[in-house]
Amino acid sequence: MGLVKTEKFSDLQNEIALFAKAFGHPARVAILQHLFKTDACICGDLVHEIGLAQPTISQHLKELKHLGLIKGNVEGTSVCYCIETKNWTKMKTVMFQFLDQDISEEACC
Amino acid sequence: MGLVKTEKFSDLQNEIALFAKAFGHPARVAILQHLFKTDACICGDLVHEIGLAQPTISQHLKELKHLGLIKGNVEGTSVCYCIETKNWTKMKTVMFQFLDQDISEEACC
DNA sequence: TTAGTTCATTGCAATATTACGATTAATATG
DNA sequence: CATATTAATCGTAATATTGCAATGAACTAA
Repeated sequence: MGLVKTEKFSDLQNEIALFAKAFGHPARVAILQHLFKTDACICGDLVHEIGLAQPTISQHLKELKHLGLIKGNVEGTSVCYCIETKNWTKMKTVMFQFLDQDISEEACC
Repeated sequence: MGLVKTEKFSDLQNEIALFAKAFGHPARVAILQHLFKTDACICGDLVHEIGLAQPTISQHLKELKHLGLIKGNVEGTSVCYCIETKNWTKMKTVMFQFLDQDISEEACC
């Protein structure tokens, strides 16, 4: 075990969980906040800003990139990372629908 | 290692990550969706609905309860679970602010 | 070419998570 | 009381995640 039984759940449930897992680590939250805040989104800046080792940051960036939430552009020896706007918006739609469900009036307990 | 370096991040960043982690498993997504959808939120129903073993569901419920997102009420031999409305709303505020950041106009890459 | 810079990848150790069988605790019912 | 029902807890195995040192790959500059 230690293995999620994905097949028991709907595609939407798995998708929500995947997005949420991406935000489930403070380093990835910090990376995304930094990408939103600044235009200078060079990878090396993130390493200094966040204070984890370069391979660690690189790994977190890879996960966010794999989900399509960010993109990286090679510029000489450095790499510029940014939010992938279109996918971020799609993700927002999915997460908002999940988070913003109406709570049933009749309290059951 | 295998250990998040919480001290490197702000309280808000850690809070966002904790909430997100709660949604980072499809079983917990399914549990919450079910609690929203129905008033009959007996633990045993969730076990049947979701199709994981009872101790597994119980463990997921414990995590959601620990975060304050749900509450459980003992009713005889069974336990009735519901969304903890007030905390859910607070969580929504935090998550919405994170997800709904403005993307800087000037595309950097 | 050689050295320097920047970032990705590899490999590994430590810890966390997931899942469930077995058991326990609490309450109900005959 | 004895038994059944329901859900929590314990213990454990399997897998996943986190973090980093070491290394590699790609480019720049001298």
